[in-house]
Amino acid sequence: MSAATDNVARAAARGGSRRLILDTAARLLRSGGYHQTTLREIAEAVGIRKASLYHHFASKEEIVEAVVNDGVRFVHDAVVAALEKTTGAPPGRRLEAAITAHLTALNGQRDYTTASFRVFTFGATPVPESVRAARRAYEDVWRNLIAELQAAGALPKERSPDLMRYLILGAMNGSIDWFRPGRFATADVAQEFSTLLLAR
Amino acid sequence: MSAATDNVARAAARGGSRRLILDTAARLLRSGGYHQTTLREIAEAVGIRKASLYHHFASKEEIVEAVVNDGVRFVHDAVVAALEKTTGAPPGRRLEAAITAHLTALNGQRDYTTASFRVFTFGATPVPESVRAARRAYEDVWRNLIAELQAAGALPKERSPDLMRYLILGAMNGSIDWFRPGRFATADVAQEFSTLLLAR
DNA sequence: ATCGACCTACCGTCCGGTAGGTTGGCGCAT
DNA sequence: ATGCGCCAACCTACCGGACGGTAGGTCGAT
Repeated sequence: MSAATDNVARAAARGGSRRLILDTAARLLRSGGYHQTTLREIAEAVGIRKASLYHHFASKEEIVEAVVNDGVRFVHDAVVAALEKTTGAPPGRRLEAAITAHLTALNGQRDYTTASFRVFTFGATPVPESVRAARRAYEDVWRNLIAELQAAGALPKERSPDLMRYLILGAMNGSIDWFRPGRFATADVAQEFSTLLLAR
Repeated sequence: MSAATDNVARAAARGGSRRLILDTAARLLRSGGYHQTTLREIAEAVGIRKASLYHHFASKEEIVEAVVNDGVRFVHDAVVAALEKTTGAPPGRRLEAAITAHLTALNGQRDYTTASFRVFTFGATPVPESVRAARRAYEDVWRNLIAELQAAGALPKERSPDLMRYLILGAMNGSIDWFRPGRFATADVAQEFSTLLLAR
């Protein structure tokens, strides 16, 4: 029995072939982007025929959209959880917790999150509304956090909150291009970043 | 200097259709990425037939490689020029000048630079050596600048220079996703960023 | 007469998607 | 307990079209 067949068997037993397809698609989309990643590739890696994908999804775009949204959601949920857990803690501690959560999720679900960034604009077609909504919701988390930190004096009040948000998110998301698990510890990176940003 | 490079130099000196093809390819690559952008599209936008592209370039990859490398070179040259012009100036002023030059070039040559980032990894094929070399050379500019600023005390000496470089470049390059000429002035963004980063 | 610049016509390959069949297990009436 | 209908899950075989690239011809300027 091949490894692929085994994958199918175990996934079917758990009733999770949908997740298996998405995991596989995320891995391929991460390295190949939208147009490079073909349904034949995904199907072969999963261990089924291409036509069988259409039993679970209506189109290629539906698969990609699910992967991209999961990528955003993983990060969103992690950061929200970290902020809830540090309610009432010093502002600097909360920023560091948020950065740590973002970087950890970004790195821990690398297939999904990298695919999400790489595929954000897929094709000439406009970005689906569900994708735009997921990203907007996550941006709001940071909008609120930065407002809170500025009010508390942990971030300089006279600086533009929008530009600070862009700077922080840009710096963190850039890590998908240079982060290697063996080279840095996520916690160290998060601490360096928050130290560099906090009012000194 | 290789014969191929010499051909390139002479063709560029004569100007004309080669630059027109690259400008067009850059514009299409910016919005479409590597696999979405087809030779038929490029040829049609230029106003010639697809086969005629092969009179100027040997393959699609050669066109894309030229665009990507130009994108990096535009930014590289602008930042080096800005640093030469501010030799001897206060460290903070030099950081601001470098950030301004980077953002201005990034935004001024949007087709090339955005294409350069979006297409960095094009296809499953390994990134061409010329592209990796161009990026490495530009990273060195920032490596040197950050070392200089840390030595002068303008940036905190105890922070990792690598992580600071990643943070700054990530924050700046993220601007291709949010910068709109009417919404911000490049100089304002540069000043906000450098103020946020400089030791206070 | 040469040659750069461009053309028309064509190649094999792969794409996303569709049509329609096979199989195997589960609920259910007998 | 057993035969049967059903349906999820998967299959083979095929479609039209677009892809990057090639062969070989035309044409005007030097």
